[in-house]
Amino acid sequence: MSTKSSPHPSTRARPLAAARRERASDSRTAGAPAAVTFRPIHTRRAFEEICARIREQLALGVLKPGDKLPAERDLAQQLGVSRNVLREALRSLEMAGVLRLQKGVKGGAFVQAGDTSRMNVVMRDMLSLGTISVRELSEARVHVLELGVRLACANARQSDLEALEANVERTDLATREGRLLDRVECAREFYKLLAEASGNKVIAMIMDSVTEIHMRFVYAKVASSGVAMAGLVERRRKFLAALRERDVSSATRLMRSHLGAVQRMLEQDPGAMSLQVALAEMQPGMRP
Amino acid sequence: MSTKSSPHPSTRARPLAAARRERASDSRTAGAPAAVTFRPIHTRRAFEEICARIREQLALGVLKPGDKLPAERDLAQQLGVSRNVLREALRSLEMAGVLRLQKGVKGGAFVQAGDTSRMNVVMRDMLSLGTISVRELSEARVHVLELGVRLACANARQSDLEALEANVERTDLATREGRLLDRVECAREFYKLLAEASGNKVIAMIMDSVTEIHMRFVYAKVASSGVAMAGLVERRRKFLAALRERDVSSATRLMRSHLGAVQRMLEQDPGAMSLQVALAEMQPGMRP
DNA sequence: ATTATTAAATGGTTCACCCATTCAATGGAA
DNA sequence: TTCCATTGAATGGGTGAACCATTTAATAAT
Repeated sequence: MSTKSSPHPSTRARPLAAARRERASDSRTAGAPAAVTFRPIHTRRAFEEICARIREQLALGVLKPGDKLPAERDLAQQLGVSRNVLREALRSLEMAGVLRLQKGVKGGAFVQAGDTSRMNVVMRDMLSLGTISVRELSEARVHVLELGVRLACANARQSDLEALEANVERTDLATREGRLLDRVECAREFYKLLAEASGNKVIAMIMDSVTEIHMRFVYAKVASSGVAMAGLVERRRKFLAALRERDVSSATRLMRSHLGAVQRMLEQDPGAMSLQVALAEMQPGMRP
Repeated sequence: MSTKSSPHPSTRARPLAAARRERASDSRTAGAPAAVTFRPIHTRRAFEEICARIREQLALGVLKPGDKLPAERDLAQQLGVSRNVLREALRSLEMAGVLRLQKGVKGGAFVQAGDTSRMNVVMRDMLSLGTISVRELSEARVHVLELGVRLACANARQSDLEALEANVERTDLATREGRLLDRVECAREFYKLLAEASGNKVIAMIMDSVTEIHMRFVYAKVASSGVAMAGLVERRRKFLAALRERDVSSATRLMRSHLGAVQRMLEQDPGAMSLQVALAEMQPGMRP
């Protein structure tokens, strides 16, 4: 929908053929062949060029969230490429959270307001590929959350605190009614709200990305063992009290000890949760 | 060329047609039509299913870095989709840093060891889209680097310290020879090395992602103004001395004051650098 | 006025084909 | 034999035309 979608914010036309053939045909045939250095010259593929151009328009502000790109058939012609190649580029940008593709009349490729969850995907891929380890992620999480708590102490607004308190009430209710998995869902939400309370979207994004996978483990653990953290709500209340009083040292201390307790819960009865399975099940929409 | 590429790690076959049509044809025609709830049911597109399946194999460890996927034509047939659609999926995974596509005989789609720079791309897109602001990024950078310094004080190995010291020597040389842009390059490298010294790849990735764009600004500023930070090398040496002595409070204090100085340099002679231009120029390989 | 039908635009997908690159196998020349 | 040029097959890169499925606005029927 957005702003009645201005026809096309003109993603420039110049055919790609020329731009792509920047080959090393640097035919300065004559001169000294001695100490010439060669750039790595990786022939840019069409879809790369297209992604680059669209990203350029985004960076320059020519394309903004809500804008609609020309229809695939038109844009392909403007760029001088086939529709298939254009679609590869659009797909990549869609996966990057930059575009949203929508079918039907009035459909098209729309520029998205940033999807802050893309970083989570990066983190998950890094884990799957073994580039980072669960240990590193857990450790990073402790540090990042401690930073987040410090910022939240400094920056949390009244509305943030109220949202957190409402969350703790929901947690309390879920606990008393024995809805353990709902309680895990509340925990996920708690960290999300805490991230927002930091007052910095970059930090919040980072907090989310190191928390996402962790919560999946917690979920699996709780689902399989039926065990729930004892005294969670009380600790949350104490933490929120510290946060409300802007008491950094108490808040960080409480958070640290809570994270330690959770970690111990996850590690007891070892092997209960397989990294592989947890990651594999974590495909698209997360929710059970 | 990796492990002589085992034929195919078998990216399962079951045709996608069925899996994709998980439509709401939940034809329990008889029963009560009253309080039925409907799942959001967003018809999964073929390429999404393919990405999901490949990522699943990665998560399960069936596919590992270095492995080769079947050739496009084969895999497309196995999955029961057209080659074009398969390519959209492969492209997306390539852009996500999960695969590398290579031409020629013995070419193919190879699983990559994680590309830790993907997070930088996310950060850049978020900036381009206005989801995060330069202010937030700068602020986050200060906090993240402080955390990094603390970890580096605790974890830096001898080799890390030596690499950092060698970097400072290069910086010194570049400074004395007036190669200002090389000096900026050294600075970029310095933060990279510091990130590694943290001893945690997750933290390192985060440090890199918040530093990358910042360095682009510094580069542009230095290139346009010809101004260089005074006393940089001396400060670096003092910082490294503190790091070597594991003196957290000195190291963080020195880093914080340095970041402040850089920030002031960037902000003087205002308007010298446009966010838009800096981002737009930052497309693929960064280097000038 | 309301509701059903239709038609157009759009993304989703397929098919068949060709090009450019890579590299092992081949074979001729030294 | 050894070396180097040629060749050919396999692979990703790219094209164009066609068709399907969904969405929406305009239109027609009630």
